[in-house]
Amino acid sequence: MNYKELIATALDNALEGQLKKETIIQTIEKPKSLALGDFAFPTFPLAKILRKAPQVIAQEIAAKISIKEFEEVQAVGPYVNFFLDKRSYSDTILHQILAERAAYGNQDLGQQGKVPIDMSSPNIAKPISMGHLRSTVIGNSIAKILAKTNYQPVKINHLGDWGTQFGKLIEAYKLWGSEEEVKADPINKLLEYYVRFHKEDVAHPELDDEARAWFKRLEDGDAEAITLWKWFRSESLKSFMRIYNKLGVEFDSFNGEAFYNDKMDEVVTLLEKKGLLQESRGAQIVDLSKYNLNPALIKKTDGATLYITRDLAAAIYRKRTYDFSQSLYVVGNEQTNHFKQLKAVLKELGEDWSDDIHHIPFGLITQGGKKLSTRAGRVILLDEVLDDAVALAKKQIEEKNPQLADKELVAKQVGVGAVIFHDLKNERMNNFDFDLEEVVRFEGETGPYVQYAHARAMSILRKAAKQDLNETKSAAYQLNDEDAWEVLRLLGSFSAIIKRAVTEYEPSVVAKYSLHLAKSFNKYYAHTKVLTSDDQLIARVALVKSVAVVLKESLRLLGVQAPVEM
RNA sequence: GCGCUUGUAGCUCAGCAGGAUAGAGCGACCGCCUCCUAAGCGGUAGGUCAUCGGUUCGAUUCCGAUCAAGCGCACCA
Repeated sequence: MNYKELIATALDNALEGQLKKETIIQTIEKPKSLALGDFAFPTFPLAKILRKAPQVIAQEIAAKISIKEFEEVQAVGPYVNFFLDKRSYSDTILHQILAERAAYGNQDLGQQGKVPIDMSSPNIAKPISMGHLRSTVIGNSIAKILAKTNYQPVKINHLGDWGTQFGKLIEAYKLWGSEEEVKADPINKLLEYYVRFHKEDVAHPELDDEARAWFKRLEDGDAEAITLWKWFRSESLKSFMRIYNKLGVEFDSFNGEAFYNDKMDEVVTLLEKKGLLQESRGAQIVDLSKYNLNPALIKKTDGATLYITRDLAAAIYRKRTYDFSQSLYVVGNEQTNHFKQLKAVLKELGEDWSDDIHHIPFGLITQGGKKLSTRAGRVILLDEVLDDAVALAKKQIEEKNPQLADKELVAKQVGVGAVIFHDLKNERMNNFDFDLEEVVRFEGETGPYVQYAHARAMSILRKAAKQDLNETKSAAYQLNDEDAWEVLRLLGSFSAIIKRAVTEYEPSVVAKYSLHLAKSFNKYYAHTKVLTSDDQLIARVALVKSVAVVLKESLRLLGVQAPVEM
């Protein structure tokens, strides 16, 4: 039901063509306070035209208007305020949610269009840090929201599994490593070798030559080099998978940098053919000065390719493979320029679909105000953060609900949920300084707060199930009290929230919504006893059930579990 | 120096396409468990919306300048 449209039609009639209907629709707004109704029409713009005081105009309009769906149309100062008929709105929305369940809020914005999402993308032989968490959970949530709006997301983990660092890694392993060590603790050991290499090559620059030689052998397909590389890659991947399992994130593709090795020549040839390649300071570049961008470095002085060459190959490959309607890159804000260059080069190549490529940037995580850096030892290991969070959740359960059945499982859901939610609740672009206590907080505006509201709703529903409260299609869900109204309004705005979240690629919109809904529901059941026998009992149960459905669905879209009890 | 992003309560942040007394959470102080799990609910205190201009009947919101912070600025990704 489009209420704005209804109001606009009524206003249009009342105003007898003084304003265009489109203008009227744009002018209609939502009042800040529920006491001022559900929709409002400010009369300021009419004051000039009609040469009357806005207050007078508001009163004249209000007197003329009556709409079935609204119980009251009232002039308050210069505004005409519209109050929805609570009983009928309540009845409509609750029936709709209970009929559609998890599909409530679904809409067809994408028409099945495929959307590859470049996300997470950790480097082999390096641990997954909090920085990767952002890309992973933001990408994961966007994928779910896209699916809800009828796109087909393709989650691609563009692994950092190639490059000169593998030469260093192989050399370091040959010098100081052992198979047993790596098997026992792959990431940490590999990282250790890598770090040691960087320490020792200061005094022994010949190590760099050895590393270069190893990487050359790797590129040339030397059997030993390839075997080691594959092994490092698979061991690293195994430990990454442990973390992805904890987070509940799955991927559709692990095609990383190495996958595009044999696909870069074509890009270079293409650029040459189009006459876009120039030599500059010994390197091959594409000039982008007409885009007001730095030149794109395609080949180094030594002929080796670079990041952007690989990304060009990947972009083209994805277009061919998926014929995408959009292609997303969930990558930190600091790489904005790179993606501008990427799109510009594709544009120069005449690939008009470059406009469908969107960089989804996000803010930086710092610690003590400083940028995280593996080399400076400022790393926050995601695995440890998750474990800490789960341990803390476990402790909370022991304190607050010691007789809970599935303590371990719920502790995982709550602990991990807190970490994910914390990352998604604010706008992507905000930077944040890492604070473990802040991340694993369970009170206030947090994931567990939303989970708790859901668990409480489920608890009420379990009790209700023991009574015989059959919901039927003919049942009247006509609630009209103030606390219920806040909840109902929020339930009704779910679709609009999903739409905004997907067009802005902004999971925080859903996260904020879930907090608002949880808050209004907490308030509701704190002040209204649901399970008392009166003529609105069934309607209240329907409200609780609807809240549970929408809260669970909101959390699902964020990649957060919703335990039924906690 | 140039470019991008950001500047709202002590702290962390909302405020959707400009509109009615600027909202939450945390922290502080004060209340509420014979009542569906107190991971909850209620109340008090706390803001010249960085600064200065401009557009408008009206600007926290749009535009410009200034100041401050973060990030980036060719052979890393």
